[in-house]
Amino acid sequence: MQGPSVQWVLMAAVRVRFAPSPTGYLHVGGARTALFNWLFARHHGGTFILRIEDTDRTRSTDEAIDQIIASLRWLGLDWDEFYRQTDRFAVHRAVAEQLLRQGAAYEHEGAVWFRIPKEGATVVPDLLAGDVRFQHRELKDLVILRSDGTPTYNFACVVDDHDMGVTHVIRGDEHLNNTPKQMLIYQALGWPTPLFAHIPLILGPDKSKLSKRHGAVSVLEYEKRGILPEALVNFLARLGWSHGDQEVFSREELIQYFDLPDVGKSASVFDEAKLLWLNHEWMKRKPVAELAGLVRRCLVETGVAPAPEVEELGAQRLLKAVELLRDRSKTVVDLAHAARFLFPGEVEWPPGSEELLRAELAPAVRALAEALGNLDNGSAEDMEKAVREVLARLEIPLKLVALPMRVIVTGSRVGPSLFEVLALAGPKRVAERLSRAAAWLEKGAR
RNA sequence: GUCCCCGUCGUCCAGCGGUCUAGGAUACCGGGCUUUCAAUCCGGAAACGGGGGUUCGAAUCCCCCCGGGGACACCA
Repeated sequence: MQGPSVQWVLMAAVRVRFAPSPTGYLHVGGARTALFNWLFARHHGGTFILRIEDTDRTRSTDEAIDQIIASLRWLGLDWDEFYRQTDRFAVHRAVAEQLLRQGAAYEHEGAVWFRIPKEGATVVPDLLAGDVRFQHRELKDLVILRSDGTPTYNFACVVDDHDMGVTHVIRGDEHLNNTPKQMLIYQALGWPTPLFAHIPLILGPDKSKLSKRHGAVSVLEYEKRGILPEALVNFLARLGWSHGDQEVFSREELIQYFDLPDVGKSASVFDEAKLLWLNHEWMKRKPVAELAGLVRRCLVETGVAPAPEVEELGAQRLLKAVELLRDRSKTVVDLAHAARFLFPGEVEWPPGSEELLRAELAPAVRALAEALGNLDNGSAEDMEKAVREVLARLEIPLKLVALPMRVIVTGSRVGPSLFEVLALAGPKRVAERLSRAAAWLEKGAR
């Protein structure tokens, strides 16, 4: 008599929940648990519940709740119902009373303990791990109500999952050991047990459970680093779940394909390199205008350029820059930094540029500065024409000056087509930087 | 230590008894294209933890070992 029959469950509407404890930011492990629950609910047309497990009042904070909510919103995981466990203490106490009256629980040192049978075993019919047997003698009686009257996790969880009609408990593997205790409580109360699916953990590069010491693990941290939510969702989904050989999934595809049988059983290592690759993929797929919006904000936030300068740049030019730069940027932050040369002020030459910027380049650079400065609004084509004319006159091959020019104008040896870059920076800025460099070269460089 | 889970390229996955000379992705290496870097295209190196079974046949099923991880709170 363990829970509802399979038939009944298949017919019932799916109800799942994500139940974080607000003791810190939402990390990627929790985010994936939330994502799997959310996808499962959306795939089956069910309900996704967000329940804040704040029974430990000493460790729970409102800031953490805000952070978790902000993280889920950013990821695009919307919930249909919301609860806070602390709002339900009265219910928890009433159920504890009932257990007490039944003799299934007893008081000791002010706390209420649930009694675990001495004999026998409980089998957890896990959807992923299969039947897992726990001998009762391995389990210890557990506190369900602390001496201050607040409920503990294993108890509140059972009461709430039952009251909220949760059909599938999808949670991290670290909870598998708690499950027999929870099942025993369900049984003592005469309640049907939900279905359980314990998903494997996410590990750090050292193969231990992912934690702060592995570096960036907070969801919001990834946002700050210029990761797209589409990419993080895609990446997290592929950690432990797959659909054939497909790697890139839109949110819609994920909802369409996701289901529990395709979830693996082994823990997986969080691989930043692959996240970055996926991020790049999503940067390429995102509508330019949307990406440009993110870049605009990032430009200011990362201090690449103050807001007025970004405004002055204009939407068209920003769009064009994003279009050209996104192919060579892994993150939005990367892109913003690569766009530095679009703004006023000097650009810093990369180390080792002295070898590139040799004094004999001075006449050419001077000539180019003058020619390009005379253009009033150069397109890439105009720029190219002007540059080639000057070089033809001086009989200097483009190859000789292309890299130096690029460095002088952008402060980088790499980037989009030289002429596109010149057009993007604009004749005025190009001329300024070239003549400054020419002066420096004329003084004999160094 | 006890209990539980897991074990295919460095990493993420495919594989669900024969079609596997083990496939894809990423990362890495080499090449093409290009004024550079990307993008893109071509190519390369790279794995079934070990040992027993079962079977005509095992990466796929069973057992043992080894290895990794998780849980052992009046935390969740």
